[in-house]
Amino acid sequence: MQARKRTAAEGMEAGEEKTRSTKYEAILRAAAKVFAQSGYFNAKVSEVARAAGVADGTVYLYFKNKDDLLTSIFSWAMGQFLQRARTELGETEDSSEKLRRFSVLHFSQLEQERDIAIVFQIELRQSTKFMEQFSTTYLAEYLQILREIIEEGQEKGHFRKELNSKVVAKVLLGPWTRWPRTGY
Amino acid sequence: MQARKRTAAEGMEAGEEKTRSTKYEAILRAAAKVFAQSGYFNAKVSEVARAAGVADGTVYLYFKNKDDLLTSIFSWAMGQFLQRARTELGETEDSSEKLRRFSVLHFSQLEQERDIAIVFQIELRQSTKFMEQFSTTYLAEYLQILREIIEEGQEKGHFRKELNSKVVAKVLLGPWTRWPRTGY
Amino acid sequence: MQARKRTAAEGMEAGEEKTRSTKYEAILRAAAKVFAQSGYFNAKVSEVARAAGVADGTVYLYFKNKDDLLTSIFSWAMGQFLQRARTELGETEDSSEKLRRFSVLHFSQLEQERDIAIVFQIELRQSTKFMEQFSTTYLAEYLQILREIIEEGQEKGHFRKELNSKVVAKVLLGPWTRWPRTGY
Amino acid sequence: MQARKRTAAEGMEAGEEKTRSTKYEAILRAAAKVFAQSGYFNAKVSEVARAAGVADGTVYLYFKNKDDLLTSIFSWAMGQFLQRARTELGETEDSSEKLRRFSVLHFSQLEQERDIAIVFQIELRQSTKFMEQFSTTYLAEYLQILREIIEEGQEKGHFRKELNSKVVAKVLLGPWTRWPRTGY
DNA sequence: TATGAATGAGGGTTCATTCAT
DNA sequence: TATGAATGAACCCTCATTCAT
Repeated sequence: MQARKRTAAEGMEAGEEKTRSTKYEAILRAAAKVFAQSGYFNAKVSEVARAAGVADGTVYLYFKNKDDLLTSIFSWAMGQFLQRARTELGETEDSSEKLRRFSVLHFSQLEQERDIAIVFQIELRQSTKFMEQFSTTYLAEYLQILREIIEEGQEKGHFRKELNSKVVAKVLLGPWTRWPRTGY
Repeated sequence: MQARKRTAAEGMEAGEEKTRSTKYEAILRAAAKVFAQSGYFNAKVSEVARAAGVADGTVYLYFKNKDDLLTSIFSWAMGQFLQRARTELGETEDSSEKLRRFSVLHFSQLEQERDIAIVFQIELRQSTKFMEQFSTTYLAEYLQILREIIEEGQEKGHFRKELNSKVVAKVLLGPWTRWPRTGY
Repeated sequence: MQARKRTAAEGMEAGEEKTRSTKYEAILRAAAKVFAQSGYFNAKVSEVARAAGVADGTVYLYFKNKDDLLTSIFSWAMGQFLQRARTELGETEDSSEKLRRFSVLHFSQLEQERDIAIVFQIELRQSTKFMEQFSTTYLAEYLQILREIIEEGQEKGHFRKELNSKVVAKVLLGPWTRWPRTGY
Repeated sequence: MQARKRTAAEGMEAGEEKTRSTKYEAILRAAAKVFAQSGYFNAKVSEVARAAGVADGTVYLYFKNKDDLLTSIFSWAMGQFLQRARTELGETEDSSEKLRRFSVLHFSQLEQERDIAIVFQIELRQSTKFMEQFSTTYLAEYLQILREIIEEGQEKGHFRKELNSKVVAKVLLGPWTRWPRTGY
């Protein structure tokens, strides 16, 4: 789904995969901004392009289509979150601290990326298609990390046995947890 | 904006006033169904018409435009709910019973009208415009009824003083409570 | 073209062909009024019906379609004019008086029937189709009457020989004389 | 509202600036042709596009809507006429010559641009809206030029004092002079 | 890579016309 | 004759996507 043609990736050097392609990111952020403002369906690709400071056609060099733009926002945001989470969690052995850091990171991300948070909350539920695709990949990993923290903490006796990772997830993910099918 | 004429109700037999759909209602339900399935923006008016078993143009005899179709779903559902609520609440003097009935009615409505419930949850937050219009009319009345029940019960000593009607509303309305401005 | 279904003409008695069918005339006048106001293309048949105080469907009992409505306005107006002209001209032998009466009748008709006059001037030239049909029938007769008056007057020595019926026609019919093809 | 970009004029060769149509002009001429043939209301935008050899959507890159297409025909034609008139009038000092040139230009324009002339005559009076907009801008300037020529000629003693610029205007503009408000 | 003019499929909406009553 | 609800063909316009430069 990612679909960002890398035809020009020849210049890409090792170790800079994440930081490169500022235009990719610029378009993504512009899309988030515009989608947050007008809603996905009302938003025009040309608006996104203008907000990103590129030509309309350029959007299609980095994204397959409008849909991909939306999908990529989620993937990108979740990817960033998960990467940071893994990094931060590796810095401590204490389960409580891990849970705390995970939570803080979760909310600070949402705060820092207002547009993305809005798009998450509003647009994600639009389409079951999106949700299903999303929940089987990034969301699954999100939950997995959480589960690991909690189970580890329970084994070490830091958390009560009754603590349920699903409940914790609900507290964190909040309202947009109620997508169809996954149902927890 | 509402239904205009009822002359076509000629075939209406005694005892089926409730189940027999007027054309207005038929189109409304069809719209809810189609919107629930495809989402408002992906849905085509012609699909709604087909689902309602009428010609495309007929939709516009009963609704101003596609937007009005969505708005009317909410108004109609809330109107029905509020009417039934007032009726049922009038049948008892007991505050606890009132609260119970109100809650049961709330959830049974959502259950019986799956499509509308889905559209409510998914599409309503789309547009701030919708939400604002909606929250100042029907939602306001919904909250008002709830507040009256609770205050009455508190005066009679049936409910604890700390019981907060806003919290009760949140329990009932759940996730889609986060409309702009009202904010609680 | 006339096309006014006479299915209900059984009740029509001899001698009242012209005065009967007040509804036909009512619709015709309403059409002239609405067309004059909004222009033929912007006018809606339902507007005409409302202005005439009848139901939409009723219009189609008297006229084949919207086009026929426009055509009939001209036919009817010209028919009335020509009939009156013949009547009035028969009342005198004097050519000058005939010409005077013809002219007075011409302008007083236009004055009395403002709406029709406007429709004449504005809508008639719309369509070559209209014009051709019109100019070969009613207009031809109009010109014929005028020519007869003038030639008769010239024979009697009341008008100068150089007097040209075409010029006279132009003075009377004015600007809307320049339709394609007839060219005089 | 006018043409936006000219980057597509790449194929433009020297010496054909006048005859080579920009896309804006091509669409305008196509519109005039189609409108002249079918009348504004019967004409379809897709016909105009086809006649201009562009896609339907392209029309909307150069014109706001179908209405704008009609308006622009007038503005463009009058703009061209006025520009040429000013140029030609600047080449002579003789008032009679000026008046002659103005008249010749007037009629030769109408002759060369048959379609536009027809649209002028037929469609312009359709809408009071059009006429008012038109008569307060381009037409006003047209009359102004004429007035200046005549007054100048009268001062120099080349024209009789009784010569009335309004009468001259009527002779040139002919039947379509009867717009609302200006009234002469 | 980048551009943005051009494309054209698609859909909301209107309204002349029909037809069952 | 009269009604007016219902029909559905037709058309304007938008905008995601392409492609020549």
